[in-house]
Amino acid sequence: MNRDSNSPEGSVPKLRDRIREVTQDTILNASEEVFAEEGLHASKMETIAARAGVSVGTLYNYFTDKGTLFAALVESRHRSLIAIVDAALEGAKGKPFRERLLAMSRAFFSHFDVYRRYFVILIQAEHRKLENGVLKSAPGNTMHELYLRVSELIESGIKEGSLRADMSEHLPVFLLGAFRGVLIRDVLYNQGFGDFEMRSQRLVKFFLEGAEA
Amino acid sequence: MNRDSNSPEGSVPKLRDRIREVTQDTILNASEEVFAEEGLHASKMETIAARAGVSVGTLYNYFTDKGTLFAALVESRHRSLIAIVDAALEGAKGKPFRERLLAMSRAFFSHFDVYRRYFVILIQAEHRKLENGVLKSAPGNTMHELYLRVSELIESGIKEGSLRADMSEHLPVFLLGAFRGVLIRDVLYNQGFGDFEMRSQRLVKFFLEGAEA
Amino acid sequence: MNRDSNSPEGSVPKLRDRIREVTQDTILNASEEVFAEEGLHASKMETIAARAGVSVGTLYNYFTDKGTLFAALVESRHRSLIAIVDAALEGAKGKPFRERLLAMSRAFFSHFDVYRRYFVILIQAEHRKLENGVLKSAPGNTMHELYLRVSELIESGIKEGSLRADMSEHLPVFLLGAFRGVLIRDVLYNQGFGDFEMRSQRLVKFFLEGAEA
Amino acid sequence: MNRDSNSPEGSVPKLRDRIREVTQDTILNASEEVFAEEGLHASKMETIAARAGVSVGTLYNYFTDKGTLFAALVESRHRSLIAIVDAALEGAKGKPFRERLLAMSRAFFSHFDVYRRYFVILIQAEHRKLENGVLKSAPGNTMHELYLRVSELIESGIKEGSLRADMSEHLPVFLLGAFRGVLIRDVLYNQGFGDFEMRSQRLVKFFLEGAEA
DNA sequence: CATGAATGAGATTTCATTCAT
DNA sequence: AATGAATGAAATCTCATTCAT
Repeated sequence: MNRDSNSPEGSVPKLRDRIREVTQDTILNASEEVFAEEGLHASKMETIAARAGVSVGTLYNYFTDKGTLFAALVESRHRSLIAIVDAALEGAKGKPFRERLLAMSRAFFSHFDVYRRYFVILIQAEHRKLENGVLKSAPGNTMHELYLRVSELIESGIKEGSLRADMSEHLPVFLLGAFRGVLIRDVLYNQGFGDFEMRSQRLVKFFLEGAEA
Repeated sequence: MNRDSNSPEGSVPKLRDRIREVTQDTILNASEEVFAEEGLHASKMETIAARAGVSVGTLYNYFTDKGTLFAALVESRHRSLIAIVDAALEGAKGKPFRERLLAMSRAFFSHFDVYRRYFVILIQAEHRKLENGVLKSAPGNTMHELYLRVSELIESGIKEGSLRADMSEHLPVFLLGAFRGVLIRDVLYNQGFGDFEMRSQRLVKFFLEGAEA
Repeated sequence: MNRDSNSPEGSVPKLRDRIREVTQDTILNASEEVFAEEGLHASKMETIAARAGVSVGTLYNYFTDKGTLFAALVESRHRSLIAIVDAALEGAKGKPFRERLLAMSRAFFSHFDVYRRYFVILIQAEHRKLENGVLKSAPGNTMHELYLRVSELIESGIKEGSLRADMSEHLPVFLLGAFRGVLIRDVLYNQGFGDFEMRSQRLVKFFLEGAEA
Repeated sequence: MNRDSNSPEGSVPKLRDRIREVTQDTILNASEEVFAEEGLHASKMETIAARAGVSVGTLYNYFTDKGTLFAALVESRHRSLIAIVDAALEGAKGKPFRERLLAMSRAFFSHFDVYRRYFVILIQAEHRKLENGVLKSAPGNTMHELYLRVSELIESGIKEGSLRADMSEHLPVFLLGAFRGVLIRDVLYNQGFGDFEMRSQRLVKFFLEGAEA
């Protein structure tokens, strides 16, 4: 049962894998910071390496090139963000529309601390170039995926009679716009609006009842 | 002794000035297209020159460097966009809140064809770098100026009792978010929503009355 | 005798020629200033034009290119400077060596105000490139022509027994070096040494008698 | 436990450092050659890189820009040249004036092979621009530092009664001029005057006793 | 002729990527 | 694997020269 002599092939790789994973995460996090701060094109590989505490060479050991690193970052953030929203919607399935809307709002706002930087990357339009090129899961797609879910939610709200039917096309745009407005205010102007629960309540109330006195 | 026909010395400078102005405008328009398509950093001076139908050298005869060209473009668009909004608000002064809101919406949507590209530039976050640097009237400021006007409008709506007072802080964010949502949908996904009058009506109705059936 | 119809060819050209000459001189003077201040390569045609109060186009109406302008300037200053020295030597011909040396010193120092800028151009080594290229009368040649005259003067001084014969090779170098030293001190460090007569006396005394107490 | 053989971790950085130093020296030497041949402005980074046997990029890895490279070169040569002169003066301290003067002359002439190119750079006036800008130890300063040492030497010679007191202001200028004359003759016209010992002897003799028969 | 805007070849500078250690 | 210096293609910027007015 001597590990050193009997099972090096089994355990060493596991450690290595864990180290690889940690390093890769470190790099992704560093790149997220830098991409958010400078934009894709203005971000230098050297800056990202420095931020991650590794050398440029190491960056290239993990990602073939800058575009791939960016793609991997986007892919990773996209996946987990969509997963969170989908989980929230799944959890509220069957409940009344107001509840379902509230669940989505909470999903948005409660995880925003983690996705703040990704959101900054999202609202940069640069990536559109890459969409037609290298990237498979382009950043803009995150916004579109969210749009699809918001649309579906609203569609169901209309169907069950909770929402007016006369502006079905515009409502998702207005709702997503309101979400985005809060986030942008938060991100670009460092101006939050209390805790995420209050944000969620306010947004739902506004969306359903409007601003009129 | 008719000046118009007999004093070329007086008009020649005027002609040169006019040509200079035309060239400058041509360059600004070309740069707007390219910056909107590629982003600040990815845009090449050569591309802009080609788009404008001039040589790179000419670009530098008019603008010290790339940053200055970008700054000049932003400055110019910022000015005229804000002027349009202000004129609309001025024209609706004294009218009931709903009218004033409608006026602002129309100002936004009716000129959007002209400002489409500028808007794409605006929603790129790259410029934040420049805000802390060279630019006085940075792109982001346009959005902030609009925010200020929207805030003021809503503040007055609350004062005159047209709007609920319990979410004064959030309403400008929601409203501007809704505007932005429509524009982004239009710009990034080439998906318009009928004419600008309908957009204006819908947005005002939604904002005041909400989406509830 | 109507000038306008009978002798335009005879008189107008003269006036034109005078204007041409004035303009050319203005350009040469401006270029001398700029070349002295910035060096050949760092001097921009635009700067020279501005200094001369003309447009760049005019520069090219008078001189085919930058090299030619530089060559013309050097040629012109070279000619007149050598002429002055030669006149001084001619005027002192037959007089004793000390007188002849004094005459040359005076020639140097008394006209230095006019040739100050040319001297700055001379001590730049850049021109060596051009010597092997475009320029016929390269700047360095001025220094060499002066060297030849100083050599000849000293040779004659040795022949008539006024100077020691044991360092004939070095004496011209030392003497020209002393001249140059005074001029450089003057030009680069703005530090003159009294009037030109005193300079001449001191230099002659030093050269003949040395510095020993 | 012999460090030299058993601690590669300690020596690897040293190796890299040594390589860096060698490369930097190579670049400085190449730039010295090129700057001397072409002048600051006419020298191309590409030429310097080729001469050093590296790529342009490497130049920029070591020096921020062309101006900085030039400044570093001048700084380096300035330091070592002044150090040599100071060492010579220090070594002759306390000896009679003629000995001290001879020591300085030897310092000048014996190391001239190494500083030939730097001297050519020095006598170019281009650098004056940089003096008012970036450079701390501008090229001209080398000449000025030498002037200060020559002045001090002569001052002491006057004090101890070895030199005439009636032209104290001019003597440093004449002496430095004589040095410069020999060097320029050597550099620009490829015309040496025997070995450095003879040059030194001749110059001292001339300076003290003059040229009169 | 004078003008000065336009030109574009050529220089400087940047930075993603490679690779020897 | 990690490192970071070297590379050079590609971008920015400069400025001598041209030419339509």
